[in-house]
Amino acid sequence: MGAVTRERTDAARNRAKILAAAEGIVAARGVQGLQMADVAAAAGVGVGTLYRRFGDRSGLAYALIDRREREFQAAFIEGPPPLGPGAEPAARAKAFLRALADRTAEQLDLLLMAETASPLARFGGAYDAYHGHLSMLIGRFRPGADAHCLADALLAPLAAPLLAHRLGETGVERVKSALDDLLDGLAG
Amino acid sequence: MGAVTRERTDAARNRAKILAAAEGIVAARGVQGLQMADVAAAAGVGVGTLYRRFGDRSGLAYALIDRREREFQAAFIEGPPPLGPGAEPAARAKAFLRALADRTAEQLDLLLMAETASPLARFGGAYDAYHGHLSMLIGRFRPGADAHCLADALLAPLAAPLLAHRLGETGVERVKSALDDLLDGLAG
DNA sequence: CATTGAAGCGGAATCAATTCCGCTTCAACG
DNA sequence: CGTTGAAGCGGAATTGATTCCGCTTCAATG
Repeated sequence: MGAVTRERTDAARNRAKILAAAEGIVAARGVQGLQMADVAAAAGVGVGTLYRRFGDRSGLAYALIDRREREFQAAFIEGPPPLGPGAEPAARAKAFLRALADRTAEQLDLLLMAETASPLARFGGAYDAYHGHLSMLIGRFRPGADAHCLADALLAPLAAPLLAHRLGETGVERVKSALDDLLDGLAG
Repeated sequence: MGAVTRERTDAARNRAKILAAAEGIVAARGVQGLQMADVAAAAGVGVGTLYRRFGDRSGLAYALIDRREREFQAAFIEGPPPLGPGAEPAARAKAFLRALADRTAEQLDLLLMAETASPLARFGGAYDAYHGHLSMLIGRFRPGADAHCLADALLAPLAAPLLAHRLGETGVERVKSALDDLLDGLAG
């Protein structure tokens, strides 16, 4: 273990250049305009470099998403109640799902693209953090239940494709209310 | 209205040839081997014809899926209880979600591919049928609730990507139980 | 049976993601 | 410093889906 071979300095510089270029392109042309060759050109590197750093298109998208991701994770792990510690588990779970719904809606385009490009990549990184947190809370207010699976089931309605579909015809608010109902059923 | 310009006979013949060829390829080489050019060659038509008939790769996948789809739809719409009419709404909903979980698991490969290729296509066709049915049942045993959104929320955990992830580490059974718990919370 | 225009067809061309691989640059070490 | 092997790089080549478009076949009609 230990000594996790640090990223070389030129590699780190390229990572930054690529992320900056990608962000600019998304801002200018939308997620659809995020083409690997263009990003590489804008960043002044070869496409091979993009793939070395980010794996694939969805990896790049997740990297872009991760920036705001971290703030959110900090908020529910160590922030003030009702999201952070201090509130009742059931109330925290409710607040968490509501906040996650908003956050997902905010970056819907990128998330949709990322999940489309590789739908299983979702289950790693951020998802695990969400899942771990939620199943911990469920375990508290509903001991004995299969918190692991229930957490998956409650997170599923917030997957990008479903939310995208729903936003087309109703608001996020109704999605949140529906999740409230489900949680009330479990807790009450 | 009416007169829905019937599909030309040669077109219908090609549709059948293509579906047969596609089925053969999936059987022989798996879903991954379902490449448009190969299917076209095996069916003895040009690729253009595939696209004219099915729109895109995911359209072809959905067409393949639809065959068993129809049996399932008949089962919950007019089959015997507990799936079909005659049982209590809450019991029917539970049976429905359990059956859908099994059905989805059966065709997981095709579904995963289809949803990946175009994640929003899911919301049309079969999904609407599921959604309509489930929200109707929810409306019965839980009047006043937002059946529409609750139905979405309960169907979400059965989306192919999540199920694929879960099957990797636990069985379908636990997914079904988790859904039972959520339904019990709503009904009880 | 001839006409005819919509529907359908084939397959080459296009477009973008992803892979490959020979060459270059770090940075740890002597 | 000079050596050296791993890490990184660029960009041409590959792969596979999707689009395009000039030509062909239906089938309704007179």
